[in-house]
Amino acid sequence: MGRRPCCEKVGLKKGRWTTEEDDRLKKYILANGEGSWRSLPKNAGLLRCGKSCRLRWINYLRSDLKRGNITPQEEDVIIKLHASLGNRWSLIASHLTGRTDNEIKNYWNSHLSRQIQTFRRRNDDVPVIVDEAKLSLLQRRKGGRGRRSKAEVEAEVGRKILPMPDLERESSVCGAVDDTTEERGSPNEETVDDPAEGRHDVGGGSVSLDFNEDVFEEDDMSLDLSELLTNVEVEWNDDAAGTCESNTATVAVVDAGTAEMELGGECSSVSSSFSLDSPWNWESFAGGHEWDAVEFDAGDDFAGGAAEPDAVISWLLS
DNA sequence: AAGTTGGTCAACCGCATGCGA
DNA sequence: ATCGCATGCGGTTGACCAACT
Repeated sequence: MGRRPCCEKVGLKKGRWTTEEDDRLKKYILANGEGSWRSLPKNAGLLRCGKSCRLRWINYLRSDLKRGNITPQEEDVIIKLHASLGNRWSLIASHLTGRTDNEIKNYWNSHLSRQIQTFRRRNDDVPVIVDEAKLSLLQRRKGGRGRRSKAEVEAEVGRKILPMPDLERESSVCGAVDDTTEERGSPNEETVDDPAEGRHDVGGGSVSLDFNEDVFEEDDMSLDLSELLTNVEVEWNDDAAGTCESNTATVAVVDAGTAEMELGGECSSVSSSFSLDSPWNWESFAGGHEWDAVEFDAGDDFAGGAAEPDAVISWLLS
């Protein structure tokens, strides 16, 4: 004996909804409220399965739905939450007002997953940096039963997981910039001109690094190294940039130890690269910044696995 | 102009989960 | 503790459309 179907399928309509059906469903729900999906089609005079009615209402007819394209801000939230939660679309959707899980799932599958896959292929060996609390959260099984090993989580993420470094240390700059694409000198030999600004001159030209403050100040318990690097902005002096109209660029990770800087906009003739002495040495990236202490106390809320996902998400987005 | 291909998105399906009896 | 029902969730499918050949 098989499972009883959710509704009697014989004679039921499938496929696209007509405007007449939409009207019927909308009127009925506005008059009687949501719920009782099984009996709804009969009461509303619809030849549809209750599940189909529910889906149509939730994904299309609800008045609080937001229409139009996903904004860059929303995309940012989706990427961030997906990195932490995986394919838990409804949970992600609950943090985007007016968006449905189906919409976000579709957007992910058609727009974002390919971009990220491509990016990851270039950075297969770039680990994710995760602190104890976050790892503990990731190890929780769906439904809260038992825990997964770190290796299982790594397999799911497709990346190695590295422990979070001590962020409270003051860092020193290392890194070399070379405008001939050839690395020049040892990164560790560089000196910090102004640690508070994260700037320093490097041999071969007066190129200065301006690290993205927002990235470094983020109270995030999971900082993806590649994300961090792609957000680094590089600034250089006009005389060094030559014909460039813009003097900022985005840095893309080439491999674990090297980031390649390509000049965008009108810049076509100059290409630069810089190396970081040790891929997972946070001092390499801190660029003279004094790290703010992470305010989140991992042990209190999350390490024990007691926190609700909602609390984690709010915190991640704050 | 007709056929093909690829992307997008609405909708379906099966399984999981929660809850009351 | 178990069962059955209702609902929720995520993976998958297929219709539609635009771009391309």
